[in-house]
Amino acid sequence: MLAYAPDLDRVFQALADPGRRLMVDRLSRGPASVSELGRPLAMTLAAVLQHVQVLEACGLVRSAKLGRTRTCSINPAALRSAESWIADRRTMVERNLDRLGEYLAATADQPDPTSHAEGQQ
Amino acid sequence: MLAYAPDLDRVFQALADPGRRLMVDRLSRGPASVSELGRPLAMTLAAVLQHVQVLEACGLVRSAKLGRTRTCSINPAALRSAESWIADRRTMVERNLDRLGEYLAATADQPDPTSHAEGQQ
DNA sequence: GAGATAGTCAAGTGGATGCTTCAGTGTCGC
DNA sequence: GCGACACTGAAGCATCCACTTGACTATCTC
Repeated sequence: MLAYAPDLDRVFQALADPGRRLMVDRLSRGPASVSELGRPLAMTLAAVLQHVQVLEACGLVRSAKLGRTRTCSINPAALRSAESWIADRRTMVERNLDRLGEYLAATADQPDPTSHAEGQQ
Repeated sequence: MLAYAPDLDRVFQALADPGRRLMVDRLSRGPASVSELGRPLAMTLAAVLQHVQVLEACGLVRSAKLGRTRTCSINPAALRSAESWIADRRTMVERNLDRLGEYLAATADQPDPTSHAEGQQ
């Protein structure tokens, strides 16, 4: 029954930060080093690293160290899982709205006043 | 240039909480009252209300009070904006991976050793 | 109208988050 | 070898978050 998904917590939490979204955005164009990711961010390298660790902990990003630079790249699978969680719900919502529309259209001519007060303000 | 989107912060932040995701999931099947949303959640009504307020503040949920009950319903537009932020990046990632694949395939027979050390651990 | 129901407001609390500084460590380039 | 570079770890700190309790307000229901 739709088991509790601990990873989604962390993925959405990770995406909630604008700096981390910027990193994801950058990485979606290709791999980058930690300092490269932090360049547009006006914060310490240490802070950047912490963000990278958050992204890595939730599976959004993978990284490997080569020499003295750590190269990060994105993991599309984690993006996909978050995306489809949302997509599934949105699809359901829209399907229900469509059915509601059909129902309203079908009962529009009938004199049954079972209308809920929808759409305030 | 992809302006800073303050709402996405709050939408992802809202979705980061498993209880709130459960509420969104419930609402994706149709409207519900505050106490109905909180029923499976083992927390105070006051706490449930706070979650609802978070969901409302980011635009994921709308609500209207009728009599003494507040009926909440979901707003698909907010879901859509979060979904497409992710989808855009994921699409970009996958396109780039495809291009990389093509590049590797095209240069596979050439004796140029420009291979990066990918895939650690 | 009295008691139950459904929600609301405000204040407080413990734990997580997002930084910082500082003191390293390992690598690169000359 | 030595200085610069890229990163790492630990500690500290301000703020935010997810609750709780307790007091209160409407609205039903009988």
